Amino acid sequence: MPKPRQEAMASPPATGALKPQRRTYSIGELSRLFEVTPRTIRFYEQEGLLAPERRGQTRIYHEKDRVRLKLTLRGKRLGFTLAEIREVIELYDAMPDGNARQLQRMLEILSAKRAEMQARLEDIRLMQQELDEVESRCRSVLEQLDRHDVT
Amino acid sequence: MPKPRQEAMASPPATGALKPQRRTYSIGELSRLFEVTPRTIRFYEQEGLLAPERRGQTRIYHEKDRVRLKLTLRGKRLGFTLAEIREVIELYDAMPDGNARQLQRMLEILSAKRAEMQARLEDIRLMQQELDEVESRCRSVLEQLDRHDVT
DNA sequence: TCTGCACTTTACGTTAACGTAAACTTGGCG
DNA sequence: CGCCAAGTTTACGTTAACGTAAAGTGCAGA
Repeated sequence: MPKPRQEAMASPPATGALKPQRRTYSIGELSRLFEVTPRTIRFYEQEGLLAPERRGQTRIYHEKDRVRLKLTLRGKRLGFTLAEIREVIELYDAMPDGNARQLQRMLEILSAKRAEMQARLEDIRLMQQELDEVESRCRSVLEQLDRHDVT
Repeated sequence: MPKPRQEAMASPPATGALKPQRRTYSIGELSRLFEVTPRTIRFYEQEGLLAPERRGQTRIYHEKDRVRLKLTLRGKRLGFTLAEIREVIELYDAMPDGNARQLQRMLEILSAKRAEMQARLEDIRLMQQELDEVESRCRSVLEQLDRHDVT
């Protein structure tokens, strides 16, 4: 299904600075970086997952947006819906101005998400077991074939 | 999103036998067991994921079908499409009559799936890290609020 | 100035994975 | 027998997550 494991390393042009380079991206750059279409990126904005700056009519994406997009795609790979992902992302930066009630609610949601992650981990473990079993059955059948061929 | 972590333990009526009880299920039983609708089960059949026996017009599900359904739902939780799941399931029992070529192909697919699982594991790990960070930020904010309130 | 390219908005189309409704059998049981 | 609950088929509806096409904007270079 999705191949692009990490951003495709668009070679940083030898700017020897530290991390926060205050870089910006066009929609095209970002789309190439993550191997998604511009349309997808605009759709995510429409769904409240991104909120790029505007210079006139065109969108300007900062590091924050890049991180959000990364989180979004990761979430998708784990089978979350965009709505669910937005929920987490909204937590992510609606933090500083949160009152105690909001924050408590956040902790609950976080706990739920954590449980989900644990469940998914278990799913993966079981799935890997199945793969192991199928492979070993597969290999044993192959072995039988070999013996019969050679003997 | 999905809650039902395991089949809802439809109390086995004290039949003290071993595992292969040769039990069968109606579509209703199966649907309650996994908390999906009958419609979903029929749809999975239509998509080639299940192939229940027929007694007249009505479907009879055996252990094999139950296992397949379980695998299917697990796959779904991991974000696989039904088509992808069918691919694995077809491997699963098209084994005995496989020629060497087929079996080699299987091993390739298995390897690919295994890689996918690894990738997903990494995604989960990263996602858990994010959750940790958000939670710790969250807690520190809460602490600040407390101090300010009390002081 | 014209051209081309990257970006924009608007809007309709598409696919997967079911939901929902209608109309029809079928096996028990009071 | 009559009826109900659980099963069936057929078919149209719905939602999420984009794809795709049309038509316009803005600007750098020949």
